[in-house]
Amino acid sequence: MALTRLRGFQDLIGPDARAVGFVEQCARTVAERYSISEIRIPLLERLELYQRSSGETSDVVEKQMYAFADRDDAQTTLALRPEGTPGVVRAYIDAGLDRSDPEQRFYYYGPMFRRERPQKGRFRQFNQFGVEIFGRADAACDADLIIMVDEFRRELGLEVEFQVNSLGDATCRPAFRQALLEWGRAHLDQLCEDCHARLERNPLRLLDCKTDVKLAATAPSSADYLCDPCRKHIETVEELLTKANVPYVVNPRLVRGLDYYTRTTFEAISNAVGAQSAVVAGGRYDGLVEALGGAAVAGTGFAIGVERIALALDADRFKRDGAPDAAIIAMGDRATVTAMDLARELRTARLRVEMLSPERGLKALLRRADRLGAHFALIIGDNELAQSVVQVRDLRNSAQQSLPRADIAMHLRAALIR
RNA sequence: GUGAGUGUAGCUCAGUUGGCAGAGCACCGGGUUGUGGCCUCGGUGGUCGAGGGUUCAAGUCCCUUCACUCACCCCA
Repeated sequence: MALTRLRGFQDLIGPDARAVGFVEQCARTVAERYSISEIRIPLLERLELYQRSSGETSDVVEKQMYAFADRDDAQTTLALRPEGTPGVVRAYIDAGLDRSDPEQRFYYYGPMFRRERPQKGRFRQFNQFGVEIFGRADAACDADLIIMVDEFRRELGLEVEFQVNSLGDATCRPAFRQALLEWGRAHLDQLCEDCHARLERNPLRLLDCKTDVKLAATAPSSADYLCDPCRKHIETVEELLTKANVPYVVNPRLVRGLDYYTRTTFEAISNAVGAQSAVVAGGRYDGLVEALGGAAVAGTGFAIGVERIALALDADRFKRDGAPDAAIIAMGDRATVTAMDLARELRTARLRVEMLSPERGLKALLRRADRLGAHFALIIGDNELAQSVVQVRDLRNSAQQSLPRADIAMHLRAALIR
């Protein structure tokens, strides 16, 4: 049995790792600009947390979780986090912030785990960058988050389509849900197999049936059932997006798989990542903090699928990165001592330096320096030692000069600046 | 969980009616006793995904199985 990587888990190497890192860094930069601060929380929580927040019947909780018994006497059931929001809410309540200082702005970054069948843009371990805002019930806050996502995707040079919708709240959603249920029962014979299952479990999902789109289009629309405050809320969000020049489309069939969402819901869709096209998704969850035992505090947020974003980015951008400024080639033991000393000096001067193996020939090492994309090759052999010099070869134009050992750092710094 | 497609060198793939496992790229070395790329010559590298069957003979035909990919489902 070979020791291969687990299905749905990935090793990110070289350009792939850089692409994901770039997305993470970009998201952090934008979030900081919005005065959002980082929160770091565990990857492992009680299973119950997810059961109580995501809804017992959601697929995530029902069949996608990595859950197992802890080794304590009480046999606590633990779960690797399938998403970030419940953990952040739990931490927020744990710290007593819901009572002491309810208005908080958090971002998190890290791996999530879901045991799904892998496909393009879908993995069993994947990274999410998420933002959660507590204590803000206003529409401006929702709009601000979408505007932030737009800023983020613009910095990456990524084209997406924003879709927005409102799911209503505790006042008006029950009536909408009931209407869908009745519509579904009335069209029972026309519904596809999947929709039969959806009907009783999660009627909202009837709306995004892909088997019979035409039929789904005749289903009741949430817009027709919104109460006045909910209608006003989504109208304000849309108005603010328009004023901020964020293009969006209203998708009345946009629903969420997780039960805790209320009112505003949105997604950013990319056509560059296969069928799993939602690269960012979010919305409002005003009842969640209270449902998890905290005060009645509003919440809203989103999560970015980091790998999906990376997939949508131009892969060539990350090919030639991480190339050293200088590759040092030492021939012989004495030269190696001098070379390591030189390397340390250059690194202190903030240059990116790689020592090449002293056990191979000059030709091979130059070839390697070239392949690494090094700007300079620094060659030290017996001749150079005798004269206290270093051969400085510019690999881009093949210009080579012999320079005093003491002048190397200054020379390279000057050469690399232009 | 369901369906389809694909498994041959590290990577991308060729392999005819069943007849000695190949190419390009990558890697290593020579052409240059201490000078990269381009060129040229050579080399390393394979349980042909695995197991079974048919056959004188299987990468090729049959059965089973596993993995990967994409899609459904679901979702970031």
